[in-house]
Amino acid sequence: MSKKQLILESALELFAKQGFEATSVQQITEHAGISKGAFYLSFKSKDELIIGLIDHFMMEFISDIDHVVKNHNDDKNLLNEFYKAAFHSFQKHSDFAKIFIKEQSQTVNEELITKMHHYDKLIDKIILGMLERLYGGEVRHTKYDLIYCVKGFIHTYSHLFLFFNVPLDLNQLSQSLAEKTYLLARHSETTFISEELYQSFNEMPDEQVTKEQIIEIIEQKIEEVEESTESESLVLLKQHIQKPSLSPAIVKGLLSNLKDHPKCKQISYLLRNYLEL
Amino acid sequence: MSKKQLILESALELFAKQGFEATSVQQITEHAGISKGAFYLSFKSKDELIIGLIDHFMMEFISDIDHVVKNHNDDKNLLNEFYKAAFHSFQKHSDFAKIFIKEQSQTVNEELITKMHHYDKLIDKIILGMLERLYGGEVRHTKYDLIYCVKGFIHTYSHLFLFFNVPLDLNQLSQSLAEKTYLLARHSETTFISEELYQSFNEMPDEQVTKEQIIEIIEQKIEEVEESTESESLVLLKQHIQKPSLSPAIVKGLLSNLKDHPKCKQISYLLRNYLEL
DNA sequence: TATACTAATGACTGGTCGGTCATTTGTCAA
DNA sequence: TTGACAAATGACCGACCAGTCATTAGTATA
Repeated sequence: MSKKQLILESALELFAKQGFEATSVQQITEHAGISKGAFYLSFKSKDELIIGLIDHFMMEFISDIDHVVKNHNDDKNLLNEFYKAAFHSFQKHSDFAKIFIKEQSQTVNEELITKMHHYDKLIDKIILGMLERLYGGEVRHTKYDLIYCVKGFIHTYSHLFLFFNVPLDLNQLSQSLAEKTYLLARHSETTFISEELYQSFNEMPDEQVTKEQIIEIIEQKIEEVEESTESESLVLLKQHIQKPSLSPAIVKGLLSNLKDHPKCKQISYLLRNYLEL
Repeated sequence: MSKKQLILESALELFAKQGFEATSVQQITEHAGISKGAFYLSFKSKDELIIGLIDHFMMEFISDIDHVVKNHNDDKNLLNEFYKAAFHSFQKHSDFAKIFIKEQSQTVNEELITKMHHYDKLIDKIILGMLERLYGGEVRHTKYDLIYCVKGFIHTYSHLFLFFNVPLDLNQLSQSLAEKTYLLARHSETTFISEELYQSFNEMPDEQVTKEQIIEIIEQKIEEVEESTESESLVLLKQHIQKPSLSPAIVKGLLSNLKDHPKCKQISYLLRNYLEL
């Protein structure tokens, strides 16, 4: 086994047990039976290691479930096979799955957050494709909620076999979740995550928006909006962004004028992030 | 604001942002504008701080949702109100909610794991009570699965408003989750988590509150509360706990004096469990 | 004002951290 | 056997960690 592989496996095990922050490079190298210096021949830093781990296993997980969805022709069993693939992948790489669950909202490292968000979007896309294929227009208004339900199911039930040492029948589990997903897809009628809302989660946090972009969008919205309150608020906020002059309380108030207007919700979100409110 | 409170609030904010491990005592004291030594006048250690935080907020969260379930009489809206209470509590204490989600499977500290497990069981018990009340024998075989679904819903949807800066209509969200829960309760037929399996997860030794702890909290509340009814009820209950003398009806009456007072909800919940009412 | 007390400080300790690098060890072909 | 080169080591670095404690500042009483 290559030295790099040896380090990866030791790190995997220790990160799963203790978490990333709480595991030192020293511990990893001792566990792998090599010197500390040797670690830095294979990896530039401890951060590069965790990013490598996550890249490797996330791509494996994602291609696992994507393969099932893309290649399974029997629609009647697709949901079942999907859950089976997901749980088997989690079980096969249970150490990684533990890290994934522990670190997914934990880490300080900016690159890792972006990465996680990126992979999360990929998973969403696969689930969405599956739901559209199975239920088509029937889930037109509920599909984004269904994505969240499916992910919620996987998350809670994963806990059972990852963190308790109980042997589970994953086939039975998948069967049971497939039924639940089917029920929700067929009968659920209320929408919470609209197309628009879903987009607003998944556009933004990736790259930082520039001042110029913000102002451009504001100007666009000023043209669109007819109500005077919203319009005036937008003008004032535009001036404030070009040359900060308003007190935080006023800015907050102006933003709250916008937050419920259908055409201004998005810019309100953007501004709140941009102004770090 | 007391020094202890100041430290708690600074720590809450920093833990939410960076996680427990990644936040140093130095940072907390700098943020609170006090010296490092002063920290150790209020807390024996950094561990004691996080345990205190978790105890405080988990009890508040649990008594919040318990209060809704116990006191809401309109069964038709109970699920909705339950989700509303849970999400409002998360939103009100969003810094804590972030810590809770980040650290719930993260921590190395043994005491914290036991504590989390204990609180998780309390939440299960409340959800279970609600499901049994609403659906009775109908969910006899699926109730434990339903608990996990409810927790899964809360977990995934919490992410939306905790980690993205998007304003959400929590009423609409609760409504939508209530519908989903209803659908699953009414139509789901496959069982995965059997009574037996559920028990095997929860075998771990339970954490019992001692008489001394209860009395200590009551004494603390007596100081805080101004209203005479609540205050007198607390004094009587304290005497009863030290030396049982009151009839069950009287005890029940005294407890119901407390159950709606914001500062006494928690002790009311504790006493109800302790006295097994 | 003098005294007695508590509250608060921050320099300090003993460690551990991630990361570096001069040195040693191992492995070749010549 | 030698010399050239790569692989591997672990002592070492500066930074930071949780936690301590001698000292000082602040306050209330006599």
